[in-house]
Amino acid sequence: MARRPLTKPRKSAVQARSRATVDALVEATARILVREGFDRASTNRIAETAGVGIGSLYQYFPGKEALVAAVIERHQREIRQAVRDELAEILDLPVEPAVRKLVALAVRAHRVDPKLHRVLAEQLPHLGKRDDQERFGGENFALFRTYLERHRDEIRVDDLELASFVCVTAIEALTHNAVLHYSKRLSGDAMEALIDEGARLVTGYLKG
Amino acid sequence: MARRPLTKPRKSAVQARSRATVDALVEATARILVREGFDRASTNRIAETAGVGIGSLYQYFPGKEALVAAVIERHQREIRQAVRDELAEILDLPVEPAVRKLVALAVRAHRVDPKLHRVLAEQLPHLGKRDDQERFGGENFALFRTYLERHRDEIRVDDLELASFVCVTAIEALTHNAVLHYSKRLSGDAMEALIDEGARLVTGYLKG
DNA sequence: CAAGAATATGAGCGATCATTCGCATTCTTC
DNA sequence: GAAGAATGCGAATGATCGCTCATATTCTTG
Repeated sequence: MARRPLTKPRKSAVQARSRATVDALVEATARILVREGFDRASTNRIAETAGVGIGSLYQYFPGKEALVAAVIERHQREIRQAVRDELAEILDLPVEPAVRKLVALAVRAHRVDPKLHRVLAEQLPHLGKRDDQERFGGENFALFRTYLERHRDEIRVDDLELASFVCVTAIEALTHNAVLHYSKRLSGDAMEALIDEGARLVTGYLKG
Repeated sequence: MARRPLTKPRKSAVQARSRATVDALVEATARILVREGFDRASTNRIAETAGVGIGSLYQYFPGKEALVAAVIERHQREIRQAVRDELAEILDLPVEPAVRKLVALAVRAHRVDPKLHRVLAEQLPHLGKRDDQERFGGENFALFRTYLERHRDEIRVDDLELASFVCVTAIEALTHNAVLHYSKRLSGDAMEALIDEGARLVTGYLKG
């Protein structure tokens, strides 16, 4: 007889109604992550916050991890959108304006839902194997290395691998800390100054 | 009659036997943190790993948070020990050797039980309010600022607050990432080179 | 060695967790 | 408007959590 009539589709939404349910679940996950932290984000609570039955949650997500992954994906999509096009043109600029634009871009990226970004960066690496350094940072690393290769004659470093590591790490940490930890200690125009300083730090390093 | 004969001392160890119990609990907590991560570190599991009854755990620690705090304290004590005395003499050195020593010192600090350090840095900030930036980083920040003030005439930055933020953030991130994430990608002598690069990055920034 | 203090123990309680499943409701399609 | 598919639901289950407490063992002190 091989009955397979019901149970465990665990698949994706097709009707508008269910798409709304999925959205509500992802949104609720993000809100709870920001307001209560990762460990308080239980599947029961997420469903309740979303105004959705716990059973519905498990129709579309196999578990908490999948919810969080969806939140991450949505966040990264928003960042890519906020940054799109700019990256391409940076590749052809000379070092000084390129670095400055890059730092400004990093700040902008960190300002897309900073609270969520902070939670994702700080509380999640232990969960998904993909942390800031390996996934997101990895992309930036490769990109920056490409830039350095193309502009090799304008800079005074010989180990491009090492230089990429130094620059990407510095820019990432600087913007991350500035936006997520010191946005009060650093006043509004101080943030502008910080972009200058970060650019000067990296430019000076590259140009010897 | 005001009976107070038994129950809830929750106090500290006096006999050698109980001191050993406390040590075993802290050590077990550290091991579990490193090998299984924060959320798998339940009080029951800690007690079991330590070879100690769960009741004994609660005689000396009010909960999981206290255990973790003890681990942090022990770790920081070890770091301070590995770094002691060097900091004092750095204060009187001129910029270039001072920065280089500082970077080397940061690397050494991160090499004290790097796996534990990584767990503490990445998985804990959401728990205790005291994260790397506010507590540990805060100390370094103040210290570095003091150095900059004392050597003001040797450097070309006007906002010492901002400069301290930039330098401490960069050094911390560089050493943290190098030791904890890229220790394989960066070979042994590359680590030496990294210290040079980090020093050059910061020195160049400070001397304009 | 006796008695009381210090220490150790673990079964067990209540809370919360992730997850399932049978059934109710709504949508689509003809 | 009827049938079947898609969607929504939440009580219930079993695992695990933090933590207490009555009791057992070991140490110190006279």
